[in-house]
Amino acid sequence: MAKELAKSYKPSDFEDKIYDFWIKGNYFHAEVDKDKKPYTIVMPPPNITGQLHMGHALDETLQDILIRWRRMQGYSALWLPGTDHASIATEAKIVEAMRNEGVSKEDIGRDGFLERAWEWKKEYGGRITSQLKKLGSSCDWERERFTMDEGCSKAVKEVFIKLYNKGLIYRGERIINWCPHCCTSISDAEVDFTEQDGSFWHLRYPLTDGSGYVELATTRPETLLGDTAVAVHPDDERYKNIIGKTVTLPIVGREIPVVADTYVEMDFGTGVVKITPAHDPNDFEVGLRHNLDVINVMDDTAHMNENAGKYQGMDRYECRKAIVKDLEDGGYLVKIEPLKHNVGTCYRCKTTVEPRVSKQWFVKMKPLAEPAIECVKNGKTKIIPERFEKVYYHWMENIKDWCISRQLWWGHRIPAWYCDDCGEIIVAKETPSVCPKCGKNHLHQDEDTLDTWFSSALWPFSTLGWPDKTPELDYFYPTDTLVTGYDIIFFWVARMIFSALEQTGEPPFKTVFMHGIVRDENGIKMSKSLGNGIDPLEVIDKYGADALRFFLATGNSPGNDMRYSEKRVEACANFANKLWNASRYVHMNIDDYDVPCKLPETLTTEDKWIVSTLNAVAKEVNENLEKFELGIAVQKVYEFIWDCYCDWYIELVKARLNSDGNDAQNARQVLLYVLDQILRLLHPFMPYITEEIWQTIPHSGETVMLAKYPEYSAELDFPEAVLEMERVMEAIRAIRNRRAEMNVPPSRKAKVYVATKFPKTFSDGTPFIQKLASASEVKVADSFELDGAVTIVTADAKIYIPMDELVDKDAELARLNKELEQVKKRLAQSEGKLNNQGFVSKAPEAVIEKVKGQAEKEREQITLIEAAIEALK
RNA sequence: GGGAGCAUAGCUCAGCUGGGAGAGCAUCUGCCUUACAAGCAGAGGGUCACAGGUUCGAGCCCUGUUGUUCCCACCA
Repeated sequence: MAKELAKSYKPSDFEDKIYDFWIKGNYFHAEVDKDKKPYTIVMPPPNITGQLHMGHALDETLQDILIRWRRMQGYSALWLPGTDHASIATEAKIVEAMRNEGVSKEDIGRDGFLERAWEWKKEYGGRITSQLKKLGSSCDWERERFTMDEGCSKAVKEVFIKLYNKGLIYRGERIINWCPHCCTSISDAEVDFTEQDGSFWHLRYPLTDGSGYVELATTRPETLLGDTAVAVHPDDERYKNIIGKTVTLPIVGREIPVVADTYVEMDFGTGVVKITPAHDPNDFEVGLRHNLDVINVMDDTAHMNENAGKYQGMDRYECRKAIVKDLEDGGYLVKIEPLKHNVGTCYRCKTTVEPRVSKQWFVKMKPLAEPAIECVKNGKTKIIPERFEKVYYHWMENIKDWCISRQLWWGHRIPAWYCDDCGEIIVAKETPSVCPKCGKNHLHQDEDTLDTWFSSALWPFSTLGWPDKTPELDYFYPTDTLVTGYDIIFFWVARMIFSALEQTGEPPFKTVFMHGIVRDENGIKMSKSLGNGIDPLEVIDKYGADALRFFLATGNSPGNDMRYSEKRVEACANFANKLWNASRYVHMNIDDYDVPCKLPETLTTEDKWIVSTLNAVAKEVNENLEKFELGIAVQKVYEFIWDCYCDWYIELVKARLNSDGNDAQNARQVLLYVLDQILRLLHPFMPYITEEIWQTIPHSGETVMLAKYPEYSAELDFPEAVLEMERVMEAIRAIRNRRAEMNVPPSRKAKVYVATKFPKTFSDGTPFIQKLASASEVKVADSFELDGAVTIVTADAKIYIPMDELVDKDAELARLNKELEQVKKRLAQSEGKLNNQGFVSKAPEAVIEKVKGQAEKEREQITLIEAAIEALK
């Protein structure tokens, strides 16, 4: 490790080196340690196909801040990383790559395809994790997992079988969402609805008895081929007489009934609905109620099938055109209205979903949802910010059964076998050799795999060894905090909660800490198709990981979206640079001396002030972090470092450092001590720079990562010193302010007379006033009689600066009058409160006292300013 | 149709349980003061969307309105 600091802050010079140092030290590794309290975060596993984007960067940063903070607090802090096989997304990518080579899935078969998929995983699975490392993520890589590794697969089988045996997983023919592009079923949560311009075709279906026509409207005329009824509302007077009659389906010629069902809305369209149970979820329900036939008219790729007669082989949209034409020719088309409506699309490929009746596996949700709702209601799992609890409840309370089978190859194959002889279904961990029912051995396994979220749902406990009773599971589970975006509450968070409760009897985590998404500079969601994504790796190259992390942690509150802003990242890098330079200054002053990193026996007022302020900041930062107010915490650290340490303390001690003896040595010690504390305080947010600097200053321990996080200590509270220092600082600010207003350059020194009731405070502060307020000389007394001096009034002092030759008397008079006005206004406010009976009788004592104090000071100031005005005249 | 978020300085956003409006950037002024010009010292700039209400006191709590973003549902 470096012993000294480079002249300028260049994060790229040391970030990778520091990461290697941490890895070599094995500092990220967490062990079961009964002497320590556990703190656990499991990482939301990125897709193996994924590339690091800003969303990951935010998610990772927040987790790393929490885990580093807890680790420094002495917890056995485990951050468990891993990746997700992402069945549908990965399979789609591989299929696409194969298509470019002219190879199809069927060409190479299931085994060949899986072989290829695993190769893909080997090649790209590591890419995302190596990118995560660039951010400084301190995860326990030894425990890295993959949703399809042996342990996770074991957990998946275990859960499937348990749920099946309990009757909570079943196989059945239901209407499901089908993606004709991915050629698989998808769950309700995987359907995105997008508003599209469509048409509303008004059609006439003739009554079979020849007594007329029924007019109805549809957005999907091609489904006519699968119609098995026409429905009207039972109370609709217009159609009461036709209920029970039949109509003849145009083109097809099928005779279908007119049924009455309250699902129909009388006010919409013509009040008549064609019913296609095989291709619409609502129609499917109507079909069940009226015992209607289900006629599927499309195949896997949404082309018309053998039930479509002459339209067989056409794509669904071609067929639509053809049917509309035929309807028009046959006189069945009444009119076409334009209509905006929502169309379900596949969340992966955006293809319009085709609702379809099909045999699939489902998880029965009602019994699982109830404890999951209870778990959040009774606070066993807390969601931050709280408002997302409502979203969660709403979804859980209205949940439908979860379609978990996918017609894909990449994923966990469903552990079910079918007997070709007797039809028995066998659900088992291992491949059965014979049918337990008929004893024959003609068995074949279900071809389908499970929804990728089925395995992610088990992530918090499958990664810790479940279903085995491992020491890790015992110690680290339930996990503490789940950090994730609000966009996957349904996909993931909700499913982890009910899965964990069902399988482990405990909630998977105590707190869900939700963040928003990172938008581009214009507030638009970053997306591949828009090409407006910002690559975190490029930002890191330019500004450093610390700056990016700091940006992501600052100025945003839980659950809210944020905008990327290069300017702000730059500002964060400037902050790092500031710390870098302050550290260089400390080095300049300690390198030739033996300076221990601890507080000296005696402390001056300014020492006490900085130590006490640091103490208060440490207290607040810990409190904010406890409450997941990371943005507020980081702001406080920033202000302390820049405003208190750099802008004030370093300046305050400069003179002492040049003196000889104990005083200088003490100053060095405090300077170093506070820097050390600063580095610890900041470390979770900016891990690299803090480590790089820490390694160059005197310290004990191997790494700042494992140094104790600063915390409040009553012994380090010096309220009187803080008060005294603040008085002097206020005077310095007031003098600077006035000089700046009068455009007096710092090089022009002036005498300063301080009339005050606190002579000792200001006598002690004389060197500071000299240095920081450009005073040539400072005199302190009860009062002064001076003519023609500029007068500055602070709460605790009246300050005169004789600079007649520089001052425009009229301007000074005007300024004093303006100030007088302002103070009078404030006094009026204070007195208003104090004269208000309601305030005096109802406000808390402390508040009243505070206002009384303010009024008192304001009155004094008015007297002083008035005297100054008199003197000028 | 149901629900949620947001509306605060020119811009982007903080503002914790109600007790004298903040930051960064931008603008303006003056400074190379021996860590830092990626800096230092200052300044200007806000009816906290609007209208009511609760309260001694409201950016914060309640009701409504407007604008805006999002989520859920899915009327064929």
